[in-house]
Amino acid sequence: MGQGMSKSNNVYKDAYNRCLRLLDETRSLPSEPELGALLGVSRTTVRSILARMEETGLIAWNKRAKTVLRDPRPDDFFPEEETDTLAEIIERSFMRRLLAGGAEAGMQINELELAREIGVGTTSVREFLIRFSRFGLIEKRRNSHWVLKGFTRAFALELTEIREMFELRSAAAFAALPPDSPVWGDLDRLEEEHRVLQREIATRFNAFSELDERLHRLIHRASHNRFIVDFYDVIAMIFHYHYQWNKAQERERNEVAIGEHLAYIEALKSRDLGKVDAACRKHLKSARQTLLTSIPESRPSQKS
Amino acid sequence: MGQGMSKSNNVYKDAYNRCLRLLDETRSLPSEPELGALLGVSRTTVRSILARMEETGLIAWNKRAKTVLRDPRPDDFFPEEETDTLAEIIERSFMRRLLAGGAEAGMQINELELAREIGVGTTSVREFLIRFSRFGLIEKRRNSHWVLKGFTRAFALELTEIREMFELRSAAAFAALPPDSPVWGDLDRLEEEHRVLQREIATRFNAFSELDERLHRLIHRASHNRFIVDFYDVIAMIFHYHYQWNKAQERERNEVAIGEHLAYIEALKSRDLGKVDAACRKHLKSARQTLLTSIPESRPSQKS
DNA sequence: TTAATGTCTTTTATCGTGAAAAAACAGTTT
DNA sequence: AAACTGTTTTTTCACGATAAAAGACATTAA
Repeated sequence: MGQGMSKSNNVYKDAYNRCLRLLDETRSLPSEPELGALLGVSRTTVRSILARMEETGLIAWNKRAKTVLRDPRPDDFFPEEETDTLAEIIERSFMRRLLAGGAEAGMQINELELAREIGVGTTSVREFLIRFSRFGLIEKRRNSHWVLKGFTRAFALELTEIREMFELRSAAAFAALPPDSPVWGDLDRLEEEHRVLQREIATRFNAFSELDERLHRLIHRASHNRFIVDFYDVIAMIFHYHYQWNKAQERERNEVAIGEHLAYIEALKSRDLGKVDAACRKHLKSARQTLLTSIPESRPSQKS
Repeated sequence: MGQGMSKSNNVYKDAYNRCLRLLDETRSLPSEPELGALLGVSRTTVRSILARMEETGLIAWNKRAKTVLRDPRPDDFFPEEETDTLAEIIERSFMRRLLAGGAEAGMQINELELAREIGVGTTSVREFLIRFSRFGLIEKRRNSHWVLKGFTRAFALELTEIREMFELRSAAAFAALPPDSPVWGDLDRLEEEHRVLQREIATRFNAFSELDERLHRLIHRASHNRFIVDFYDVIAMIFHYHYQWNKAQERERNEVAIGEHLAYIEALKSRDLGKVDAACRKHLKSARQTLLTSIPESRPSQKS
């Protein structure tokens, strides 16, 4: 499956599914440009969506009038797996391979083999690898193959070293922001969400990772430095897969982290640089610890 | 020109030219694998080179015997411009456009147009843009075009902020290296080269940029952190084009910088963290100043 | 028996092509 | 006139194909 087709219409399918959810709420849909803005797609795609909705009897469509005729049924939706970007598909396959063991550091990566295995063209794999290379896990040999550097202890230490540098600086910048800055409102909302989650921790503990990312991104943004902000992508990627992979004591870990976050938020709100620094360090230290314990210790490799 | 061909043989041509220079020094060439290692290419390419050298009467080639028959003439060399990588060609064209004015921040970048203008396929341009994006000068709109963020004052400030963080840390790590580390030898050699250049500054002042890069990379490597080491690519790229572009007071600037480097090296050798910190800060401050003065001040842009 | 050369296979780099999606343009409706 | 819909053009995304380059295998010389 998947071979031969030039380009999948996942943008359309995903937008279609999201548009279906919109149908529940209204009796008629807005104008085409408005829908496009809402769904984050072009009018061309919006019109394809509307055309199909008309066809399947979900709406009556005549120029501006787009009346909802019936509620969407489960089988109106496109299957989830057809809404993924090629890049997402490739990343998932690649990470699965990488984490599913047998991925020794130094191993070489074969574009053609990867492409065949995943069932996509080589160009997409190449582009993925180039994009992925900024995470520091792979490296290109000129005119030749890619080399896997491995998800090792060294990697985790290097990653967290930078993270700590960047976040301490961002947190200090955050605390120094003027009281009328909109970030304080964002922070209050995040604090409230943390409290809610803290109460419901028994049932919703896996909702933490999203909250975690939102808080740290908010703080990093205060640095007003694109390199710092962009670096959070590396951290987010690693933690995303790390969360999926290491489920041991997830509830306890997250409960502790929520507590640290609340103390961190408290410190930020106090705008006392000493407190901010302390709370930030404390949380980052335990985040590093969590990451490190989930990495299997390997034979120490020779320094070149 | 350039259209229709699938892949240029620039690897071969570049290696051929480098091999010609080898011919001056010996009466006979080493084995094929050895030559490959020397030139950094595969045996396949080595054999193509040898085949042509035999054809043009430069060598007599029979199995292991590769006797040099005559010295290479200027017209034996392939033209310089045929030895460039596609990536280099694209980067140069792109940077020329970017620096040659008319490149306002916010302007959108068109892959197809770029490809047509340079005379290459879209795939290569796409791959270049993805690779280039890590420099923080461009940004991708999902499913759509790239946006130029511009070589602005803000960019320079963000870049130098990170640079200073990373280099201060690396310099401290460098100074803490044990006395038997090979880096001290490297540092001594660099110091000597600096002294030589200082004496010949009147005639060879443009040789500084290469020395600059070597010193800073040596220091950054002491961090043993791939993210820090990799970040120097961003700095190197910016300074590379900056040097080409801003020739004002080049000699004076480089003369000052050499002095700062020597003081910096001195401090490192003293292994006194206070001195290292001071020398490093001083040099980075003037490097930042140099970069900043070369950026035309634009209207302050609105914060989103 | 090691290390070279000779030959064959696989992989990478790059292009042209075509469908999906965006964007631009032109005509309508409020 | 402003904002919409209908239509056409352009651009992005992804593929298969092919030459360059790398790499693997087989053979031969020292």
